[in-house]
Amino acid sequence: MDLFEQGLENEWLRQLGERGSRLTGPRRAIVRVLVRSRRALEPLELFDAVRVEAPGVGLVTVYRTLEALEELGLVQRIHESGGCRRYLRAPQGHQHVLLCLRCGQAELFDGDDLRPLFARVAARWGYQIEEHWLQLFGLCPECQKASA
Amino acid sequence: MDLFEQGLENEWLRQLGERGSRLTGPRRAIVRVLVRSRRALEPLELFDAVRVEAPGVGLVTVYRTLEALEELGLVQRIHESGGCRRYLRAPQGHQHVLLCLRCGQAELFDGDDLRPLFARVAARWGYQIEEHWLQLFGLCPECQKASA
DNA sequence: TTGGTATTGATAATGATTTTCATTATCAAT
DNA sequence: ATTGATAATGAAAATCATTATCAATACCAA
Repeated sequence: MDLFEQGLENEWLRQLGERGSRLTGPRRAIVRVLVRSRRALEPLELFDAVRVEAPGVGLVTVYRTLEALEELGLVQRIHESGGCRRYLRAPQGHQHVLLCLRCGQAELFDGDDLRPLFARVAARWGYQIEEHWLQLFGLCPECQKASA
Repeated sequence: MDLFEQGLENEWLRQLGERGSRLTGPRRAIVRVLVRSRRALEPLELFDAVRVEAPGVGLVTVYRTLEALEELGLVQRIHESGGCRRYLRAPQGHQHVLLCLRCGQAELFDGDDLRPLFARVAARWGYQIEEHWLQLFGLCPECQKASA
């Protein structure tokens, strides 16, 4: 049992509870899978994974729970050129995503301090900048080996 | 008539032709609207705009033409938290997108040279980096005024 | 233990995108 | 200019992911 993931699981459940949500069986199972996954998962993949341990859970509940977790900022949607339907455990603080194009494995990294760049861009166009995304795509070590 | 946009329109049609596509009325109309739009457009918005000038064009043709233009790299999909269905005239060379959260107005800017950052990330995780996205979101000057 | 109510899963509905297919339009070769 | 092979079109139907509906159930404060 991974202590970090165990702690994260409890923390997510705590935040859900604090928000006024009930800690039901389906929610516990969904959180459990999400916290432990190092891949970004589509709702249907998540559904399948959850049903291994909790066979009764419905797809709709998966969608609803993802929505709640996204509102809490515990999970984030991953954007890819082929579609944007995968979700990943959200980064702590302001981190960025590095995604394997082949297997969907995700890593998080701290960006440089990009604020000077933002300030220049904001000044240049008169925009008030609210948000930014930086995402890198590539091949993870395993997929590099596999394709060599 | 804007000479730059006129030139861009001809260039897109040329590239479509070179690729083996026929230069049909519907395609000309769709290209014309896309080249002139400074906003990122959803397929349905594009459809509506095209039908002002070319009433007979079907929505399916809009989808098909967007697909062809995306393959040619002339148009790019814009990613937003609320969904990822808008398309924008693609940047020249390697530029990044600055998008107004309210009205969808888009600007393109040259990024700093981010390669040192990529090199560090690649080394740290053993990834082979293929692609990157940097996107900024904010309020354009007009929308700032409107909300003040 | 109980009761009020949030949550659930099955089903149906929705909405965007794709596929199908008969008709039409383009354009290279006359 | 005409022709003809075939790419492209638009209408309609199909598909797919996501969302809404609703009666039954499970949670949890009292």
